[in-house]
Amino acid sequence: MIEYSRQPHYLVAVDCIVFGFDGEHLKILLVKRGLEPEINKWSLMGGFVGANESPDDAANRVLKKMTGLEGVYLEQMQIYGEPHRDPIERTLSVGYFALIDIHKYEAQLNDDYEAEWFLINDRPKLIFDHNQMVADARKKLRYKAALHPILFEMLPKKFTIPQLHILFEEVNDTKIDTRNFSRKITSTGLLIKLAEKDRTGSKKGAFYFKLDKKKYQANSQAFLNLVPNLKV
Amino acid sequence: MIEYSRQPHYLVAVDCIVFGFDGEHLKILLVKRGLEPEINKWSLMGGFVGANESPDDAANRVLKKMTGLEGVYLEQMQIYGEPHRDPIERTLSVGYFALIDIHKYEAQLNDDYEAEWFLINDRPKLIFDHNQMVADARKKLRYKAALHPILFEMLPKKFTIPQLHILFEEVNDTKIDTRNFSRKITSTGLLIKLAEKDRTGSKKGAFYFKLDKKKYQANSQAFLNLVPNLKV
DNA sequence: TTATTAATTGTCAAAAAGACAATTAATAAT
DNA sequence: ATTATTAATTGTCTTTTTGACAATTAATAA
Repeated sequence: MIEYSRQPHYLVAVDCIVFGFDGEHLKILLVKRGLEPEINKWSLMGGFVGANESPDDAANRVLKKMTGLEGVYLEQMQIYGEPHRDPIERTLSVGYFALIDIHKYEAQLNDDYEAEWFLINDRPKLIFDHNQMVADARKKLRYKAALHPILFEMLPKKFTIPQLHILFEEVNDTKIDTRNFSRKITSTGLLIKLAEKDRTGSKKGAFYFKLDKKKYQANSQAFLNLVPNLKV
Repeated sequence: MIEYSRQPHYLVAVDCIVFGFDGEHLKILLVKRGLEPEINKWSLMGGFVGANESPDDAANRVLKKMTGLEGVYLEQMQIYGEPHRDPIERTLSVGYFALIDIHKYEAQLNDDYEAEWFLINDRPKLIFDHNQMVADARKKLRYKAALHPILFEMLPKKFTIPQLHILFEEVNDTKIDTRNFSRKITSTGLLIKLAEKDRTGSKKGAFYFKLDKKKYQANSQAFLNLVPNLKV
């Protein structure tokens, strides 16, 4: 009979793929690893799961510690558990992806950790299987964002339709017709038009919108169809 | 600086929610637990992740051992890692859901493990957080099946539209109009009509269909809309 | 006043979805 | 042989959604 005591024990970690949007491009936040092996190489934000916390707790703790942000959108992706993924000792890692407002981060930048934003398409090679994690996270982000209104998590409280439009194009790596996009996004009823305009981008200026939070929370599980000709 | 050696180590397990369909109802396969604590109580099929296998490997091994089946549809769900979910020792468990053809199973039933099929809506209380796992698996099955053609995995190679119809109604716990369902399911192009009829269910008999495997594999990632008025 | 630039809005046809019930193919009963 | 019965199969119509298309508007700069 199998007993607990005979079984091998492993380290368990979390790794977070942190997505942000600078108004033009999708970015991810990377850090220089602070411990051996592979010290000073670029890696995802991560850490070990402590004795009195769940993996979700650990991911939130790591994000708080390295970005100063609390309550960010965080979603469990999958577990990475190939026996030799960490060369020192067997470590299983729970992958998470996080969506944050890049501007909130900048205000609280923490220099203790050498963290840096990279364009998603122009990032350094990462340690271990972190490159695979990023690829998986991108795929999952695309999947989720096509069906659920989660990309707002990467925008400021006030945002414009053109901003949202570019974000959708970035995430899906495709062109989306402005007229159809505008129609769809407004028909969700999730947006509230403000009187103010953003005048930084053009002469005419673009109206700001904000999320209808009640509807957002009520509809966060609803299926949308915001990306045309969707294939995953 | 954090070092590996200082970090706590944990047991890592897998637990599988095995779904089947008897032609009328959705069922799950449970086993009587063979080790303390909670020995002889009903639980999910599970086991510890061995030193030379990934969690995916472990889940496949457990399924093979307890059902005799290989290559079953298996999908990672999430990790369950509350610190005290296992009262003996900290154990994190990776939850999987599996879809199997209940008839294939019966042919290879393994009595070494006291395994039994239960109606999904009339099952015994399970140990630890396994009840939560079943609830999560059901939700995820519903989500996935609404968008991707995975329920075929629970049917024999030859099946009828009425069978498929009942299965969709069971999974989604809702009535679905036969005419609209038939139109949608045939319009996917995934079904090939056979000359033979299933005469066990009615006087008229229902034509058998089989999956177009090439299209199935090519379209397994495609989005469908097989459930009306979808809300998740 | 006109040119320029980006934001905003509109139309139409095709496709998909949803609501609805009649017809058909077989067997069982008379 | 005819009729009754039962479940499988198929059809129509309307509404909604989608996708493909470009003209108009609001502001500033020339």
